[in-house]
Amino acid sequence: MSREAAEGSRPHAAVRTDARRNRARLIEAASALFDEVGADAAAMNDVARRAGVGPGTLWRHFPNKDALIAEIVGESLDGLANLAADLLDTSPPEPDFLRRWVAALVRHITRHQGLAARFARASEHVGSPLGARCQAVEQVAADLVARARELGQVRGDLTGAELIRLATAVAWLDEAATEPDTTARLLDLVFDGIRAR
Amino acid sequence: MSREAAEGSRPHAAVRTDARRNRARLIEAASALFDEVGADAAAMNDVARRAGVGPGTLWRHFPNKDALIAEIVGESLDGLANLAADLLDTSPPEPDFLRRWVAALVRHITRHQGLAARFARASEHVGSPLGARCQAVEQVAADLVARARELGQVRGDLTGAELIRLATAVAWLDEAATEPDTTARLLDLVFDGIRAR
DNA sequence: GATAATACGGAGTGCCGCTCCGGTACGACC
DNA sequence: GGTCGTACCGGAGCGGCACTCCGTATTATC
Repeated sequence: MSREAAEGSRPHAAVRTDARRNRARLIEAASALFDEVGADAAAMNDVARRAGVGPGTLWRHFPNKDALIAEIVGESLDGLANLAADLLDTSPPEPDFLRRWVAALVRHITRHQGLAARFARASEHVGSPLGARCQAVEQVAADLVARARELGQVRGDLTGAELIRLATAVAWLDEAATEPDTTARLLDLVFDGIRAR
Repeated sequence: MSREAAEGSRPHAAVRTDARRNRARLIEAASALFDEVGADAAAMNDVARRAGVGPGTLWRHFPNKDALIAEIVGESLDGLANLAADLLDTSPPEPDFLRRWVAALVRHITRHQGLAARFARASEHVGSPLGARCQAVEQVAADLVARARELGQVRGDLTGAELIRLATAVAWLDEAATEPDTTARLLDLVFDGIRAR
């Protein structure tokens, strides 16, 4: 990564090294903690303690919990966009590429407990990093749906946003319900509902 | 313990009138508050204050928040069971009776913000009033699905539990997402997924 | 090395679901 | 109607949460 060229535009800029170091530590600690106990159960104070940093520092770097979560999940959201690009580039297209992508989306949401609800509210976060990234995911979902429609795989009136909503709902069920492994079955039902007829 | 004889001699343990009165007040206050702000946002202390009762009293009558919610939503859950019975009794059956019932279920869950998550976890509440009532709803759902299957309206492998899960997921989306009125559309998609083919 | 800008740390705030216990008032029995 | 045991009440209090404030330590600049 090259030195930020826009430094000249800011008179007293230059992020201090300790600030950058602490930010990295916080992200690492949060990422680990989210993996262990889920985003919902992870307490902000615990994230700070694990990073060896005071709570105040955590809150200065991330104005609220959603912002921290956005930072953590942002990368794998980008991964979803990349996967979509790969699937769209493959020719001939895999027969069930849409299903593969939705399954990946569900896995991503399910990975951290409590993500589904925040994901569903992402449209509120307009302007935030999470909001922007969710919009990117919506865009690739629309592209995937368009491609699947061209191939006659899904009904003509399905939108990318609807697909994401359905996937989010299934993911939410997976983390909310106690019965194990209903996800695949529910996805089957959903895909029967959206396929071309 | 051989104390049963002594307690048995006291006829019917006589619930004190103030206890009964306070319980009624609590249920009324909770019902009103849930209608206004939703079950999630309603604080237990507020329920108690509104009922003109100390917090301790509230917690003695209902050991946790879910128990209070169970009491409040119990009646309309019973209503769902009754609606199912009516739909099953009608002959000839309404062409889309299953859809009508699911829509009612979704409306019921959606009415109070935060109910969907608790509903999805209902199977944990085995033995509780809410758990029992949810099981009753699952039973009528199974009956409805069986009838719809006889009529060739839904696919043969659909279970009542799956139907409820799908309905819960749609209801959750309705309360979690910001976009208005996606519910009917998503139900359309779901019903296309579960219908006979 | 002095100085000002900047970030740090952690005590503090308000709210949550929930608990505990001293005191109150209810209802049974005489 | 009086008295008495006790079921019930009220509310202070607990631990944990997301989040804030401000005195202090660290950093970059000269």
